Amino acid sequence: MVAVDLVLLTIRQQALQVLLIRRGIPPFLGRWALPGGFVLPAEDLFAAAERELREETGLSAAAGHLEQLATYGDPARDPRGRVVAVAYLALLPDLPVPVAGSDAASASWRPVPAEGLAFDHDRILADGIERARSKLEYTPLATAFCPPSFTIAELREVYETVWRTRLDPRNFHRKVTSAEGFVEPTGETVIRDRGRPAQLFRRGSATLLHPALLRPASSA
Amino acid sequence: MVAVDLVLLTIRQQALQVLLIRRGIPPFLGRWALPGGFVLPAEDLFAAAERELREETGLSAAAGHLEQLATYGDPARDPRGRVVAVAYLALLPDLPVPVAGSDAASASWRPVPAEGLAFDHDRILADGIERARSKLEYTPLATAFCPPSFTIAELREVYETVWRTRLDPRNFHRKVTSAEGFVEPTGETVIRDRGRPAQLFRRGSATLLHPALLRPASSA
DNA sequence: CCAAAAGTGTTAGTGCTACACCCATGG
DNA sequence: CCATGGGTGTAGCACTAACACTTTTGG
Repeated sequence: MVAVDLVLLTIRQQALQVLLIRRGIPPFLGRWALPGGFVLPAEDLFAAAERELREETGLSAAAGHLEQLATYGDPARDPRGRVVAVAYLALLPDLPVPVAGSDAASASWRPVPAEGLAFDHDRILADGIERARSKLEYTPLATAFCPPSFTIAELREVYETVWRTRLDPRNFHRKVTSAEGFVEPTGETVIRDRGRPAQLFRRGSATLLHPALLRPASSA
Repeated sequence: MVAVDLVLLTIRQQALQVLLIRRGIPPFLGRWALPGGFVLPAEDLFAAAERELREETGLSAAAGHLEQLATYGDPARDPRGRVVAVAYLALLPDLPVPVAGSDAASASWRPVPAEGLAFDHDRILADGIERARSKLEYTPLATAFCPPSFTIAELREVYETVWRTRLDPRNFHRKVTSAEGFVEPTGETVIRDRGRPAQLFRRGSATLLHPALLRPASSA
């Protein structure tokens, strides 16, 4: 039996959050778990992950980012029998989307780290967070957490939230705007709070960041 | 059905080579394929990869490096039916080990790139090579291709072979010996060819390279 | 005017590339 | 002695961190 489990990450209320489902049936009755389900007989793995994503959030993969994370196959990971789980990682913007899928009555966004999850989901979640943290360094995927247009300060908040660090706003602005293909100006400006209006940007076309944005050494 | 496929890489005759098996049964009769096999009912995925590695090469994973690569689940990837393949990547030293496992009569090391493989193994091999290339940048895994003790020039040949580049011997020496925990001097020296004797080194204890050894931009 | 946020300029330091140069061996 | 490969020093360049400073808004 092959299943797909999803680590859906977003940023809500200045915190990194993961979509979890409270289990209504044994095993692990009442515990939080990652959303997931079995792969259909003639279904591709990525397609299964997209389907689960749509069922849980109503979002398509194009709105954010979806990639394979790793595969977990400890024979004892599911007490009901042998289930190999292919985990996918998604980075999503904080959309005001009602989490209202078929079986999502008890789904909700929970701040990470979240411990005590069902099955081996603590491990899968930890792997997903670590993957997200390192991908922000050398890819422009931080924009997957943002709406279609965003300010540099909002992009910086993504980094600060995911990495749990403070970054210098001035140096960050320069690095982001000078990295080829990371962001493109839309030409518009907005005032988010008080202070000088900020330019709006959209995602650029690059898939790799050069130069990379390295995390401060303190977190290593 | 869940199978484990292996991308076993080594450096032989100044070239990056992969262990392939010539298929003796349909489908893809007579074509080269990656070694692999089905996961046993109560077997962990990593254990299955280790078992296959041992069967094909007689080597234990400790001699080199073994890690999960990715999982491939296109419903059409195997014409016999649905098989999800969890691919593992191994980096191994060039040991004079007879490739003499159970079904390895037709196994041999082949230079990469190797095209026209059975199933979706072209894609898996390409992914494995790309993973190996990028891992050399930020981890000390190049030492997995080396015997227990080696010279800096031998380590440099690993990088040059895998990256298909030339590196400046002087700068390479400095970077490797100054990166914390990459290599440790054994105190011994050897003369490999003519010229001044070289110091011997063994693997250090670091798992991440700092600073990283970046590939020249030409290959990107 | 003042506070706050956006954005620019400047300086000191780090790591990299390129290459001049010295060291230790075999022939 | 010379050729060959091992290893160190150093100058110029790219990028970075730290922070002074200017710009543009709201109150």
